[in-house]
Amino acid sequence: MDDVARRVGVSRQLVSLVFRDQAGPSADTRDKVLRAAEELGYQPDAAAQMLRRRQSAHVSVLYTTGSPFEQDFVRDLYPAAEEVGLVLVLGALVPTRGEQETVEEMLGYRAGAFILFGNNLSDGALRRVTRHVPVVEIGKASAASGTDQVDTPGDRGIELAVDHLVELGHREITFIGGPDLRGAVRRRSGYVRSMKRQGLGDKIDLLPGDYTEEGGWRAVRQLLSRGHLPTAIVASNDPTAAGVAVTLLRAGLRIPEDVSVTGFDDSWLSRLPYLDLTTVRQDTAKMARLALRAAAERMGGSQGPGRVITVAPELVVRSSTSPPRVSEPKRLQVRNDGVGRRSTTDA
Amino acid sequence: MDDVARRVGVSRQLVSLVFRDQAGPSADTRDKVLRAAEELGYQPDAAAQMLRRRQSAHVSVLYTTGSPFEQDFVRDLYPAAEEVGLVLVLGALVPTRGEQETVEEMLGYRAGAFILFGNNLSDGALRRVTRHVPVVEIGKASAASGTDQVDTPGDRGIELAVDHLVELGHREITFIGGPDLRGAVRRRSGYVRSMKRQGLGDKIDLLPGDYTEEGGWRAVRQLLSRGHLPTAIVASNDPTAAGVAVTLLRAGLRIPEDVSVTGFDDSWLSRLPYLDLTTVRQDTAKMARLALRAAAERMGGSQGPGRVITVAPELVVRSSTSPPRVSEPKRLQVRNDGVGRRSTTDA
DNA sequence: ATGAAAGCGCTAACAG
DNA sequence: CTGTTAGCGCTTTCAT
Repeated sequence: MDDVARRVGVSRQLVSLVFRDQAGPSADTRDKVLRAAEELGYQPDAAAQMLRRRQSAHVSVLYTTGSPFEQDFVRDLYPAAEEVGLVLVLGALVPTRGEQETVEEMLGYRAGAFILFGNNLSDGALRRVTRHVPVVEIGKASAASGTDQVDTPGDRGIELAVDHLVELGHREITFIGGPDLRGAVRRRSGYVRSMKRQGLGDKIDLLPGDYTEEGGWRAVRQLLSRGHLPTAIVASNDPTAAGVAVTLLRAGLRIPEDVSVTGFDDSWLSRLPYLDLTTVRQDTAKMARLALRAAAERMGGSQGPGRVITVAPELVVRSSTSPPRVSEPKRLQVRNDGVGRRSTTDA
Repeated sequence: MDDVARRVGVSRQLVSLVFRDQAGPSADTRDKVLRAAEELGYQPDAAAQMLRRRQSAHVSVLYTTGSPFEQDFVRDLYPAAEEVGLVLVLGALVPTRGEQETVEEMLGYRAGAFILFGNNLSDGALRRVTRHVPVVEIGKASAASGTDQVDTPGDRGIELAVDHLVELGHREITFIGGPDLRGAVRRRSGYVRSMKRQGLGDKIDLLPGDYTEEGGWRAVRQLLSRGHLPTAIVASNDPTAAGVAVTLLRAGLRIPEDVSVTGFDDSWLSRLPYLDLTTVRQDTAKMARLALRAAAERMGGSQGPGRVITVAPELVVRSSTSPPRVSEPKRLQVRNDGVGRRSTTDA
């Protein structure tokens, strides 16, 4: 930085001002400084900046790399962060590293706030964070107190999906849940409530899932082994729905003619043209903006108790749903293209 | 940190030593310090540490969030980093942010080395990095000079796939390429070479792809519109193969009975039980280790010209390949379950 | 094992 | 607009 200053023949402070887009330097000096920096390949040292300005403008985001929803969300987080003048620091939650370590490392970066995705952190690890820094949770209500939450009510979302299917004429609608965490519970209860409301309480059919493609596959295998399929399957997120859809296809069934399938999230996965899943949209762009606004407020010193900010879900109808066929599928002798050969993933 | 020192009744330096696992403090003091830190919720400030020890132990990783291969790779990078005592800083390349900005931001963190995935950066942005800091490129040879490279030769890998199919009895083998970057060119040339060597030079059939699921879908649509399908399709990576496979299924074809499909990478995607793709393995764990070792050496001051480190590909045979059927498929009147209705992704 | 002193690269607060 | 002074939280060196 001194080099740059010397090169232009101005003071260090001036250079600092230019890089922080602060008022002071004339447009002319600004230009000269920027050009000199470019030539010298100068780039301010983020560590030194953070150290000096006591208040960091950084937000740590802990996310799971494999989730299409979180991928979409992170993508939308960037423009939203820019709007409020914040910088994101990504912390990947990967199976090869304990969450505790990840949290510790991120804490070391002294971000002014954390954004976490619903229950991708255990309660213990979560508490570790909330103790130091304000937290905005996306998607699910953890038991943690004092965190802000940005959420799309899963029960409402699933109700939209079920209602849509019932309107199409479906009566046999199976639900594939998520792992037993708070967010999944709400989605499940939406299914149950909607089925009851539609007078289909006796048709309730719940299958366990785990929010992954493989969970969808597993559920369909179970369904196939019964020898009788529902006319529609409501999955609790997009990867599950994708697993369901493709496994059905492999069994020689058609979507939506033989079975309708719905997902949840409206992630890029559901938009793949050959899946084209009817799904429940979570508006990630809006949620990202709200999350960062909340983070910015907390960083600005706002105290108060944790708020819950809700963004309405929206049904996105694509081609994976249609009215059920009136007659039972002719051949329930389904194909067996190797589906089910493997009992679990390999290493 | 002073607080911790005071609490235990030792000097600041001692605390510092404890946190850096340096010799000096007795096991007893160590314990006391750690416990006090825990109670006070103390965590060393990474920025201050970096500032002081001139040499950073950080490695920036620029990766594309959507790629299953890069996801796997990043996962394996963590344990590998730990082995050599390095810390990773993730930089996500997302469509909502220019690569230039991303690079600049990462440069600001003053990592001692960068790990980049083949051609996920333009030449310009790449040069920007190499100017400041040693770079290890994964997967493809860019034109950049001075970078180390860890690569699985794509031509060799594709040859393995083609040879496997020919051995099974296939003669009509279509290849779906990648975007016109260096890595993709090698994979394509492997296909061409192998076909020629097998005496199938006149059967060469190249289709463009883009390394995405949607590219696979597009290619299959093109194939279907010809009214004649090959008996096998070699895709240049796993997402493409997944797009191919599911689009074929939707068209009422069976895998592998009607068409065999192979991918490339052996990413988690190819291992999904309902896809179970025959694919070419890139050993991400080994590559990650080599990449970090190279990074560590450069950070240690090793000069020399850029090295190319090669990891052999390996064919992984799963259930998406089998001998072709002797007769032509009976009905080439394929189903049309909406496949092809949509001409492109929506927003 | 400790304490004192210096300084990493930057920002902030002030008087010019 | 410039220069000076101070200091963020830590590590390092050196003498104790």
